[in-house]
Amino acid sequence: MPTIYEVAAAAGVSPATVSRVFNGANVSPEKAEAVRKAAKALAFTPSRTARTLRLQSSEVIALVIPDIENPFFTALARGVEDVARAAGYSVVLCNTDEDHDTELRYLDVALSANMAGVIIAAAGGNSDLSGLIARKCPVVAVDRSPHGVDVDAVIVDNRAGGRAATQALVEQGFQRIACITGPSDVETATQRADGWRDAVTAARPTDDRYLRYADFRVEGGAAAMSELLALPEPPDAVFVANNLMSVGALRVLSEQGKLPPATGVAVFGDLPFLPLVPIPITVVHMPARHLGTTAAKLLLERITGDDQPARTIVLRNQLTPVG
Amino acid sequence: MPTIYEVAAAAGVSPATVSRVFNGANVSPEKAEAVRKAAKALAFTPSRTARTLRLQSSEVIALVIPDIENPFFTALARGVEDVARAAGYSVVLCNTDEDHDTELRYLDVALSANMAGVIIAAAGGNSDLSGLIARKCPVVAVDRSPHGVDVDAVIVDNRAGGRAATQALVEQGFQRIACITGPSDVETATQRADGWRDAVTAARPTDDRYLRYADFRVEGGAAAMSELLALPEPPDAVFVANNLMSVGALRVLSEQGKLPPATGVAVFGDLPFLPLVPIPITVVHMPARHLGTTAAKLLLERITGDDQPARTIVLRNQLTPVG
DNA sequence: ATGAAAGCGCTAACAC
DNA sequence: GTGTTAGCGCTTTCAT
Repeated sequence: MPTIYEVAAAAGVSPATVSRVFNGANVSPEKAEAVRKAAKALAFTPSRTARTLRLQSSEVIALVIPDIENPFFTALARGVEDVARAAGYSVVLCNTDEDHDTELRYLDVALSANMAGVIIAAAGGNSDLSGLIARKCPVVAVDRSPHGVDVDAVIVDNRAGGRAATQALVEQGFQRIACITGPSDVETATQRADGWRDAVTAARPTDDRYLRYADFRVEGGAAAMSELLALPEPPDAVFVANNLMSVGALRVLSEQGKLPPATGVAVFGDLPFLPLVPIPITVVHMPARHLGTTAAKLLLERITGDDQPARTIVLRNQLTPVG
Repeated sequence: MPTIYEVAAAAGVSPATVSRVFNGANVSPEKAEAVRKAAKALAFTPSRTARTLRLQSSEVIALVIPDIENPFFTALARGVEDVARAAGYSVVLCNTDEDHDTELRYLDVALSANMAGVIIAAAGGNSDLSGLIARKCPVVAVDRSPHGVDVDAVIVDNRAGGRAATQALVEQGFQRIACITGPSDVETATQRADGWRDAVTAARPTDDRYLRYADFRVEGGAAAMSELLALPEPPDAVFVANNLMSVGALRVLSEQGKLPPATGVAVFGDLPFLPLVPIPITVVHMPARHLGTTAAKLLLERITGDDQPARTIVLRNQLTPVG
């Protein structure tokens, strides 16, 4: 890799002038031209590493997510990317696999690589953002807002969504409505379950035998559904708290010949294949991409020095009735 | 961010000793302990930026993919990640959106950020890997092998897969078998179409009215399917060359009340929701994760100096008959 | 407008 | 075993 020194030599100018050309500073047209020619001839690309070291900051933002195989998070990532790229930033995707140590390691990387900021959908439990905050590294939480930390957040109203979804099942006349939610240490999971409880309690006393904490993954959803169906008095409907688990749950229902409408099903999150299958399911739509674009905009504001108190933005998630 | 100098001062040693402690070189136990204590007290994290500049290489590998919202590529990414992380490397995911300029920009970033290597599923057309190769940056191509470039590649036998899938439709007795494939400048797309042609030609003269080049995306698949069904003599079966397009195609078939078994459908790629829907479809399974792990292993070998001629590894993709 | 030179934080000779 | 020091390639004062 050629350096500015070699370009400078080839163009008959000083390294400083080369740097100026590549940073849009004032340089006489002739010298600028000479530099550009030399640079092209040598296939020179400025070292981001050196630049970052000198500037103590790079134009890269980290997007930390718990599951890269969940289409919700990849859609969110697209949103982040779109606005980040438009602003000249690159996005590096960090998949924590819902693991705390991995998450912490990535946050460390973000810091020690002088990244411009971090957007994080926190892994379960209370994520440790103290390092970032102590170093004043801009952060915005998305989808999940880390417990008791004062950072910008972009979320949806999980409880209201859970309530609305469950309410729909109630109105369809189901009597024993179960809930399959995510890990008990993930905020979005407990909130959605709270929403379920809200709606169910209104009808009859809540029965926690019908509540299952799973893992937000396909197999977890399947296992939970199997357990529920094996109950002495199995549920006649289920609210599933995310997209992936609902695939597992539906698979089990299918295997046992109990697909909707035999069983009532409401899901928090989008199911892209739903139009294909003639199954009546209530869906709470997640504005995944919008969460991403909003978070990215917030982060960019912080990066450019915005210093107002932390904001929390709640995006609407729309209920699509049985269809 | 504290530096080794501050840690050194706090521990009463030289910066070099601090560096040695963090790099496992020989240091007396007492000093090592003092350094560790000081480092912890200051919450010191070594600057990767500085380290990378000094070493002219970082433990980061770039994974360049054309569509982050395609589960095939995210599964592949998981495979890459698993292997890379186990070897102490971080993976940064770069989404090109099937765009050449974006791709080139990311390759530039990889180079100028001193990344250890690149795994690339090339965007359509002939990707320009010359920069990487000139700089001897380790590269391995995955899923798609860039045209006329001598690099390691991990792929599947697209033509054989397309042939087998189509053959299955032939054997089911379909007469007019259409093909919806990807962009004509993407190798995997044309190869899968070639496989289709192989199988169809054996039965009757190929009819290119039944061949559609789409975009490997849901809406492209839907549009192509609509066009095909609007033909004077519409096909009675279709081979769809990737997972996403098949979702679109199936949606259109569903809308027109022509879902399988009324229409024969064979798909190249996995459809996670298939167990849910009682639709008989022939599927050519893609070993997505395996492609990723294999590519990562190859790349790691190259990074550690392996210098043998470029290899191409062809992974088997299994045909799952109608179910 | 341009060049000289210092320094971002780290590692690796090289001395001792 | 440990300290001193010279860079890695860039940006940016400070002179001129």
